[in-house]
Amino acid sequence: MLGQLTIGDLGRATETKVETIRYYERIGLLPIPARTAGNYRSYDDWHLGRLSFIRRARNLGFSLEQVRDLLGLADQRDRSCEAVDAIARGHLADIDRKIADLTALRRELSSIIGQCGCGTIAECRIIEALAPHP
Amino acid sequence: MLGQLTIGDLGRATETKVETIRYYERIGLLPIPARTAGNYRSYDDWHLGRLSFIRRARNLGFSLEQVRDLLGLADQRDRSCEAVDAIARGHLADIDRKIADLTALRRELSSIIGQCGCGTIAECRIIEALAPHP
DNA sequence: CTTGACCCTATAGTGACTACAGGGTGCATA
DNA sequence: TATGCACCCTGTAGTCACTATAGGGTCAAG
Repeated sequence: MLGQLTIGDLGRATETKVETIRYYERIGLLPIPARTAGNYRSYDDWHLGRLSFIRRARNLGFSLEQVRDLLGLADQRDRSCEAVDAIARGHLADIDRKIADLTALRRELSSIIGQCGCGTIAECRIIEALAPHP
Repeated sequence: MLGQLTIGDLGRATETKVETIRYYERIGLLPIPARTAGNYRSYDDWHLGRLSFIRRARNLGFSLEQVRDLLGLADQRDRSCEAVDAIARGHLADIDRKIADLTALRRELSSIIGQCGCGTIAECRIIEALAPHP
């Protein structure tokens, strides 16, 4: 399977919308492919690999900027992977912070909802919790 | 404290940037205030209450659209608060989904990071996990 | 009378896409 | 050969919830 791929093929192979692929090209994340006589983008397996990498990293929640850095590092095969490790650990710390924030939020919202006796709005505990009542 | 407030006063009182207040006005979330002779916005305690409500709801993670709905409901004092409850419970479900997603992500990323022996990029497990290797 | 803190409008930028509008290409079928 | 249809192209604007900037006006203190 070393054939040429259209943008639609690439999209199906990586579960990426065609517009997203063109967007990645526009921001310089995915290299510019060759064109057919009819001006269609023509991709090969190397492009497929690149896009797969990008999508896997995105699915793990890395930002496009982090993906850009990871791609740059992935190409320097004999460098130490410290920098890669640092990006990944930084991202893990971000995720931990988000989970902690959401968990605190969940606790608060859940306690507010628990107090709602479901009468009229005038006596609604949820509205009361949001309205200023000092 | 029934005085008139400038937009800066309002911002300080609610920890909201001045630009954000103007943005809320522009999208019709915060009612248009009176103006002074010098064309400054002039707010009163009612505006302060509205903005406090908005900020509390935002801090609990409600979207601006949800806040808009909650504000509309808050004004109908003798309606049943079922709709309020539904919005809040829907949001709680969103939060639960996000926490679950992030937790799964965290587990996966953490296991990838755990495998990194920190040698060169060529043998880096993190890059390997991202690169296509079938 | 000047300084500086505040205010005004209008517009554009962020991230990561997504959705048109208005066309061109390529291939199978009638 | 025509025609239909799925696909491709570019360019632009929209999403969410702000944030930032440019280029000005207002107001009170010193």
